[in-house]
Amino acid sequence: MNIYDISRLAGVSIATVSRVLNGSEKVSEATRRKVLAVMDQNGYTPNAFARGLGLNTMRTVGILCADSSDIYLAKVIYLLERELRRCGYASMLCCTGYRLAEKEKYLQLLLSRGVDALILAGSQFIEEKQEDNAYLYEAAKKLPVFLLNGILTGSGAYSVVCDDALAVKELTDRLLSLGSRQPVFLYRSFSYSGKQKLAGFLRSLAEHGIPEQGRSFLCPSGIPETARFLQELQDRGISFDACLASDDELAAGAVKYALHAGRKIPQELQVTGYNNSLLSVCSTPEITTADNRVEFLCSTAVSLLMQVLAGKDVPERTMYSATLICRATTRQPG
Amino acid sequence: MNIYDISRLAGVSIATVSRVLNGSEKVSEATRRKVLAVMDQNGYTPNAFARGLGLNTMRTVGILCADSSDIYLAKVIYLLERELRRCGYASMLCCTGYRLAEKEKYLQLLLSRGVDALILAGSQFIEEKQEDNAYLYEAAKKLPVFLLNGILTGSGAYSVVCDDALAVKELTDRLLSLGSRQPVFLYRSFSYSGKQKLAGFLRSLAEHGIPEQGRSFLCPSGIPETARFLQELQDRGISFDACLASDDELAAGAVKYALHAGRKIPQELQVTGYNNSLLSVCSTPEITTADNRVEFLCSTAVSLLMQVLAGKDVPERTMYSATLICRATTRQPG
DNA sequence: TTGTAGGCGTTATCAG
DNA sequence: CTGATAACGCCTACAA
Repeated sequence: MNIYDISRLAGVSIATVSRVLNGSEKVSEATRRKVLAVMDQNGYTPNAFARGLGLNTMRTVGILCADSSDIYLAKVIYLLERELRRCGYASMLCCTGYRLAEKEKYLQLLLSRGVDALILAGSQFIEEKQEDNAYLYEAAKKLPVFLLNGILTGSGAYSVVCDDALAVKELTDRLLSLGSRQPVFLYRSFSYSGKQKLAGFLRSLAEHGIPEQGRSFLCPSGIPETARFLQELQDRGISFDACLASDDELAAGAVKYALHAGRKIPQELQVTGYNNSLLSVCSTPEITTADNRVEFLCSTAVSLLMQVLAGKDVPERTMYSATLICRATTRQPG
Repeated sequence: MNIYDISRLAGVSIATVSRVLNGSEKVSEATRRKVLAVMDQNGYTPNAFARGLGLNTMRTVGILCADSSDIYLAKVIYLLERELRRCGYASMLCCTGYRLAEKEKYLQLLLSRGVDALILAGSQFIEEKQEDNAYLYEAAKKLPVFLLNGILTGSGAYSVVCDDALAVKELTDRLLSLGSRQPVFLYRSFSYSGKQKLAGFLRSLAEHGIPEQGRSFLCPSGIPETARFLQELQDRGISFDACLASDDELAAGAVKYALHAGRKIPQELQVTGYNNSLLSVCSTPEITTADNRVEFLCSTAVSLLMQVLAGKDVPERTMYSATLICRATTRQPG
């Protein structure tokens, strides 16, 4: 069932059918009704590929993320998809994992599917070596590329980032002001935001005159793994009275460690997470964390993207602040 | 840059270019090389829409889910996308929310995008009233429709379900055998799997001669909300010594309730969850739950889908069992 | 207000 | 092995 069939059945030309399809003003009410009726009776759906071919767009944007089952990224994906759909765009999701080769490959895959733009969700997309990011800039030459939680510079590339460094600095300041003398920072990867958070931590240490040596640790993923890791740290004689974790899952692991090791939270050990995810309230005690306002992140990104697609000029870098959420894993001031 | 440009630059016909593009055997090694070289030099990418128009497929499947930020559904989405990509299919994600009208609308949206098949992730897609599911059957006439965690009958519709009823019955049996006399069942919705789980609970009660009156409760979402709900139950004089929750989040809420109410787990209150999600190990104590083997669910669904797309006959209903994971919210036998 | 005809970039069917 | 040519289904000037 195509536009020709409909035109024949309705006794009009294909141009008229097309006009009805596209809500053109230049169709008499009578013919419109007639055409719509025929379409309805035959359950006609316009062919998306043919339309795409003519218009050179299927109103689809590609979303790349390392792992959409991650509790934080899952929220990002959800919100992006919702916003995009609201704007009439469909979402093509592609999870790349953490290996560069895969990222490149799947970015190509999305490009080959003819998406109108690309959104990279998560700072995992910025590599250590500048040349490893070349493929992103290459892509940005062809279509708008938005990076969430990371910085990409160059035309066609846009970034929306939360000031993670500041948030972690504030968390650290807080812990120090609440009496911590031996804070440690736990992170899972050297991603852009991982490095930002670390930087915030170190800045705070510096300002408080605490040596940064041996105070930050790359930690295995998973709650029990993190708990074990901290236990080993303790066994090796490394002492700490506060854990600043780069995400809530690590923080949940720290809480578990404290429970097993019999260390009272927050009296003997303070813990902070990041993201204000479900995990932070699922844990007991509930975890002090930073809310990086993912709704804001996503709606901003999509709204900027829409402007770019409309040919407008938009800032290439947008930064906003997180909000601290104080719960039971940190001491109360005063 | 299109196939004509390439053909001109390489001094061959477009048919040959197309053959090279599609890896046809009937091209001499020399011409193949020449054509590939030209493509490479010019960074040529075949137009996906034109190809789609010719082949009438873009090798894309639509994934519908109520809420991809749900910790369980997020995992499902992730695994589905991974499996589909492995099979050369891209995934178009669409989150519908829980309202019927939206579900219908977004299913249409995916259909209009020319997807090759539809996967409905989550039992939220089966409505109470049979006629409200008509749109699904309508869709199943046009393309393969797979439902995960729910039953859809009729040609073109396929279901892959975990035997949730059995799993909850076994959990209940276990709690009762471990001394519970006043178990309650908590659920969040009347979805297909919600009803299955309830049925399993009631079956166990019946077998143990426990009246089912007032033992199952529709519970608000969210960990603190659930905790509050149980506290209210207690305040109203309804007593219970075990909570069987239809998912881990509700169970986490039950654990929180117990902590606030000062009831010892598992001595005074046993709790079980469902899904074996991160929440079940994030909680303290860690929650006994049922692992409904989401990897198996997704890989089975995709592999069946591939067979259907290849024109093979596959069973319309596939059922498998969950695995019980015993942790610290239930007593140890013996 | 309506219709005709050409173009979008592939794939596929025939001849050669 | 290669090339010409007709689909594929829709959009959109341009004509009427």
